[in-house]
Amino acid sequence: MTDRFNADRTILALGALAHENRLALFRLLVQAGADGMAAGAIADALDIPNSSLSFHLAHLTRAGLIRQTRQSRSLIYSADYAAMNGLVGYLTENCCGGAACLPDMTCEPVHEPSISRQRA
Amino acid sequence: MTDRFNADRTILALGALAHENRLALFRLLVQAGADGMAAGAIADALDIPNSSLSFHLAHLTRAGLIRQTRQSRSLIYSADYAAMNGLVGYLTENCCGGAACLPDMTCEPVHEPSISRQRA
DNA sequence: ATGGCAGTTCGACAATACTGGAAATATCAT
DNA sequence: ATGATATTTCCAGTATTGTCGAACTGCCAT
Repeated sequence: MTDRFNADRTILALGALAHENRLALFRLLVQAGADGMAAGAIADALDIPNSSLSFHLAHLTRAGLIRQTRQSRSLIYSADYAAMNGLVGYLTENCCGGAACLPDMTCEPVHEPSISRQRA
Repeated sequence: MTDRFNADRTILALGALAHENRLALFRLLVQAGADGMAAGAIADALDIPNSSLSFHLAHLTRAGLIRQTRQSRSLIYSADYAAMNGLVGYLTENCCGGAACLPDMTCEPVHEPSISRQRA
């Protein structure tokens, strides 16, 4: 789910972000960094009913933009920076004029994770 | 319509691109460059019924991603590179880790327009 | 003015997405 | 085992989006 973006994957990711709640949610997770946030904390922060939030979390997960890990009773969600890189990469490569719009600099977490879970 | 992107504008643009036909359409216009393409030519290229295409063109126009100009009987559509820059800019600034994901290089048309219509 | 070409708007229908309460599932503490 | 907590899944209703033929509008040539 971290490889090169094709058109279908891109459409999935764009659709996932193209919603008020989900864009806010994704931005929140990006800010939260590699530690991520528990579903409950997200629901509090965004003031969205539990079941609706779950729906949006599933949508973003399906698109590969966020990842889920369990930590005791809580489910922790965190942004997948590699996926975001892939999306931005696709857009700049295929939807800009062909001129180099961006070099291969990558999206990075804001701060180091406390529990190291960086992909190899 | 060419200024800085806020969340609402971003959602509009993401939603506009998050569809098979519209993403293909936008990519086509990006390839076509500043000269753009007539609606009929687009319909031929993508093999979409006229009225459906019109719907998608309107959608992309509403989102400010493409522009329309009349040339006698034909309506010419062309990609708005500045808008694409704005979108990618918003994503990298708000949805990446905060680390500089891309410097201020911009999306540019592939080749010079034959009829010069470059914004100041 | 008439006719024809380019494209849009209308309208009706099908499909998909979103919302939120209620019931179910998983985990932990006692 | 029992109960509390965290979150998901189910369900039903509502809203939005997409599709395409048919009718319409704008522009040009004669």
